Amino acid sequence: MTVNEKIRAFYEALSASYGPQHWWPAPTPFEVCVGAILTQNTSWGNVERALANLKQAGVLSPEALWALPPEELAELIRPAGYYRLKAGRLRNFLDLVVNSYGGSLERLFELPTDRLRQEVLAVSGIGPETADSMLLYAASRPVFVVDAYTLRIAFRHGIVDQECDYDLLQETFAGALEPDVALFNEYHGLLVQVGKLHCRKREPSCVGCPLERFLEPGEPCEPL
DNA sequence: GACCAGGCACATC
DNA sequence: GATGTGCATGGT
Repeated sequence: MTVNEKIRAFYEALSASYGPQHWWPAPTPFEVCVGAILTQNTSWGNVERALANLKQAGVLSPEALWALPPEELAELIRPAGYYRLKAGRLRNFLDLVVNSYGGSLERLFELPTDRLRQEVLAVSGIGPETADSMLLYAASRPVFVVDAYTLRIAFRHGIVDQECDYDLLQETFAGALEPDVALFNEYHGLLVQVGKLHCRKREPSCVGCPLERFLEPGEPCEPL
């Protein structure tokens, strides 16, 4: 089985096992962007509390968030962890939206995909995964999002080596698939799902994993 | 109580 | 260029 065949087969197997993930069925693209920053190295449950606080305070818009004193912003997003750090990162992003695009995410999202990715990546605190999450889940661009789970799974199945960087991992998956927003959306959600259940750092368990039949015989799932 | 979660920037060698 | 470290809450 070639690498490309594996990547396509994984999707079929995961989709058959888990079904639609409805990932990030966000109320608004702006909320997706805020959530993308808040979820950095943080479980989604904590992010939801922070988002609920922002909604409750009525500040879930670029202008309102930007107008908020940084300490108050930090306090509202506290449940998401790294709250001082993330308040700064959010403000860096808001600075772009408010002061370069008139507070309009729609205007920012008028940029062609490559240009948009550069613009968002240039914000301090937004790395490749956060940027691509915004592009795929908020701006509906066919950009494949990869994460720590993707690397663990791909490495375990001999698709890439352990030191594979973000761009190569992304190219490997995207290159095997049709560039389709709905497909990329679903595939990333499925990888996180199987990762959570079977490819955590601790206690990886391949038993019952939909991808188990694709494993090369040998070493157990390696913590990465 | 240790370990982990849908990362990223920065310091240091 | 590679490796290490700070950031912080809440769940297992």
